Amino acid sequence: MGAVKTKRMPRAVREQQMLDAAVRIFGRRGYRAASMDEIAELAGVSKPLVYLYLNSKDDLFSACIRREAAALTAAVRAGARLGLPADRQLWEGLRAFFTHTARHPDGWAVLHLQARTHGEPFAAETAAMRTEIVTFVQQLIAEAARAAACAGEAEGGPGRLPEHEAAGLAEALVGAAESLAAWANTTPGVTARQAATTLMNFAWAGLGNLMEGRPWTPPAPGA
Amino acid sequence: MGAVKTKRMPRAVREQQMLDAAVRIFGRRGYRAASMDEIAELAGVSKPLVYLYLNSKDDLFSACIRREAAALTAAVRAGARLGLPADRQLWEGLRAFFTHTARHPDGWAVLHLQARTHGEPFAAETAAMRTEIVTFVQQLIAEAARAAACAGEAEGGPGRLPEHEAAGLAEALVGAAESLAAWANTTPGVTARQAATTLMNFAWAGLGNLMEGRPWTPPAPGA
Amino acid sequence: MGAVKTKRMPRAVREQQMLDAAVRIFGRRGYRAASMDEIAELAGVSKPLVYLYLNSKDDLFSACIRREAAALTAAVRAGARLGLPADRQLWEGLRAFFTHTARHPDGWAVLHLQARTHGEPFAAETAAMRTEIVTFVQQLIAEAARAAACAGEAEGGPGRLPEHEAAGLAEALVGAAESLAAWANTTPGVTARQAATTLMNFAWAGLGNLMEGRPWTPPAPGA
Amino acid sequence: MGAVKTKRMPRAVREQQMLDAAVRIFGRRGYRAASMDEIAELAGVSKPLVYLYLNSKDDLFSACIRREAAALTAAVRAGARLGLPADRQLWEGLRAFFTHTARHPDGWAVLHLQARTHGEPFAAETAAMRTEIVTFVQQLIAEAARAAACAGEAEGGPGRLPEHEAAGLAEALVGAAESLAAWANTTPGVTARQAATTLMNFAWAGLGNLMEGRPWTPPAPGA
DNA sequence: GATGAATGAGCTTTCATTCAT
DNA sequence: GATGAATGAAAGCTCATTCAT
Repeated sequence: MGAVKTKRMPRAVREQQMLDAAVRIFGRRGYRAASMDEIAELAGVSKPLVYLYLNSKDDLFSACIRREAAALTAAVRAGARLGLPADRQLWEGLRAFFTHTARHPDGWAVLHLQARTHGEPFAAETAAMRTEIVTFVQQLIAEAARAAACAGEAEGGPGRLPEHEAAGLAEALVGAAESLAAWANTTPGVTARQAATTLMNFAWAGLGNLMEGRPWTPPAPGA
Repeated sequence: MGAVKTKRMPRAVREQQMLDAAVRIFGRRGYRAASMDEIAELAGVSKPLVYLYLNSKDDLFSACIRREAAALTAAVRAGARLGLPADRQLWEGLRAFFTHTARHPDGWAVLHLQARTHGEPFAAETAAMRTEIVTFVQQLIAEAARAAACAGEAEGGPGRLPEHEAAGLAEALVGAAESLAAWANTTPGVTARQAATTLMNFAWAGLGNLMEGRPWTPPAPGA
Repeated sequence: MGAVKTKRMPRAVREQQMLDAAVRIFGRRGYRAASMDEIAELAGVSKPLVYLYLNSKDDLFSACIRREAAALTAAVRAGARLGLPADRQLWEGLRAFFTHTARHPDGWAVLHLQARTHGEPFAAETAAMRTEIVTFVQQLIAEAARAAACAGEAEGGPGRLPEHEAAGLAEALVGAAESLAAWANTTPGVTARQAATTLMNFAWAGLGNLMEGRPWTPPAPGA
Repeated sequence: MGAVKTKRMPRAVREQQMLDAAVRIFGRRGYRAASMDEIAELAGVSKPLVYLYLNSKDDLFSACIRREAAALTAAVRAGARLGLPADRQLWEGLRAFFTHTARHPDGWAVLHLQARTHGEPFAAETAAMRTEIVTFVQQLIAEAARAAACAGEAEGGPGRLPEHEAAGLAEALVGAAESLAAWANTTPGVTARQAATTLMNFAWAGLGNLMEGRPWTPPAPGA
């Protein structure tokens, strides 16, 4: 089941193999229930080598968190390219998010489930990443509000969206995304694109609008 | 810190004390890091008694999950009384949810964090409760859609909301609620009522409507 | 080889059994080479019980040192009864010392060899005991010097013995005793009494006097 | 802190660097607590090279013991030149001993503390060296006794010193010297010369004589 | 000659769990 | 009903030692 047992690899390669194995085990069992023995075996190396390269179980877990957090944020940022209009950025970011979490379920489990349930140094590391994303979303929301305000100025439109309010909305949107990621990954036949559409409908149009027959429509695939 | 050491209590009471202690320890440390020693000490009883009453660590954890899940669903159902209009039911249910999670943070941690990170029998138990709530929310959404459909029939309004769509929306709404619960519990000055308002705005009106200056307004407190 | 496996003993008894075993193993192997497995087996208990009662390897080693140091100092003090003349006190103290170390070779090894080679907290504990004994000997020497000074006053005898000088002499005497203890325990046919006589001759009369035919004579056995 | 990393040195030099490092680490940590990693690092070479040159940890430790024992006995023998009268030989030998141990504390620690606390093959190696020194001292004592016997023959002086007695006295003297070495190395302001004087007073004149005002006086420095 | 890569074996420590009273 | 006494099993970590280059 483990990696093919190839002898004598350069350190950098072995380290990645170890991290791959660790993410898988940590993601499925949790920090405490994961055993270094199992991780080493899955990585196809002996336990002392894991310690030689990664120092300790704590450090190994930390390294997993950092690697997966970096990969996820990179994926989202690559999706939500600057310069697009706010709703389009949000849409692309969500698609990237659902795609990435679907492809790396163990990494996502490490970040979303395991790191938060373990003690402080680790919870803080994921929290930092999450805060980064929430802030990003909050800015998108604020930007969209500003745009709407300009457009509606002539006809006495809305004022600015207070910052505190935007923070709560961003929290809600990110939480909904996290929840839909799990839903999409466990419900057969739900793609990343569909999950993103559902969430955009929910967030951009709102339930009320949906029911009145004005759902939000995703942009054409190749646009 | 532990319960006062009182001798000779009826079994039911002792069991509740043990569950109280267990929920607290499990909620804060996680399943694996929680030790039966610590739980027994906090409950003010000897370890063999814990085993006599609750069989094993697994059974004890299960009992915690069941008790806390029952308490949470009871609180939500009591809030969202049948007979109210759908949006009102949702509003009351959310308020009850935020209030309950704020008052029982350890129980909520057991359900939302710890049970899911531990292996299958336990994740399934919380998942069942969560599904129950998601289904309830889905029904509310569908009902509201039906109502909107009737009202709008004259003017060529929307058709029915497809079930699959409603499921995703419910998932998103519950996820947003879970996220806001953590946010409200860690952000000073955010009450259950405010969290519920934020979410209702997000869900019912949608970001788009918000930006056009038509936020959703909660009903008057005593209504 | 280990203690007879008797089940269910009161804690105090078990603790002594564990200390007995630990002194033996630590004395023969040294701190690092001694394994908790071996100690537990020799004590006739399981390893977790050793940890339950004695906490850690360090604490166990400490407990050994304290117990053996107390036993040795008690034995010496019981021998060198106050009120006797200084040379007599020294003689009795030495006899007690050689007797005790011969009867408890492992305990003596823990104090004299093992505790000193291990890190600071432990070396300090034995050092304290040794200092106590050196100081005691130093006082005896000083007292004897005072007595000699009084007796020799008429004929222009010696002045007082400077304290610094007395300290070095006491160090030398104690070192000689430690060395002779090992010698007596490994040389067949050398008793504690003979070791004490040799040292008294060395110390009290000096090599020069010995060679001039005036050896120091031990008091009659029953005196 | 380690040796400067110079490439391509002749084998003999590299070996001495390794032994230097090993003596330092073994002397301070003890055999078991010393790690081959630390020794190799301090010696400025890679671990496999240590094994190539010195075979195993046991062999390395043995080599340390042999080198340090040889150095110490050489120093003592160089001090106590043959041809001098016995008391003068003893005095010079002691001075050399105290000087050498003060200059090579780690080497002395290996011989006096660490080798004896580790298992049999090593204890025997130091014991051999020690026996050599004890025998040498014993011969000095016997020689002095013979001289005294000749001088005192006219006046009905002492008979010969029995061999068994001389062995005990030599043991005592060496033990006293070992003890004073530690004392001199830890007590500020005590030189090798002073330690030797104290011991000569103790051994040659005896406490009794000292107290009667006839201390032994060291020969003039340059004599 | 010299080293980066790798491991088998063993250590201390902890924990869920069970008797015997 | 309640507990002090006791343990099997496993986990994290380290170390002396060896290949393959």
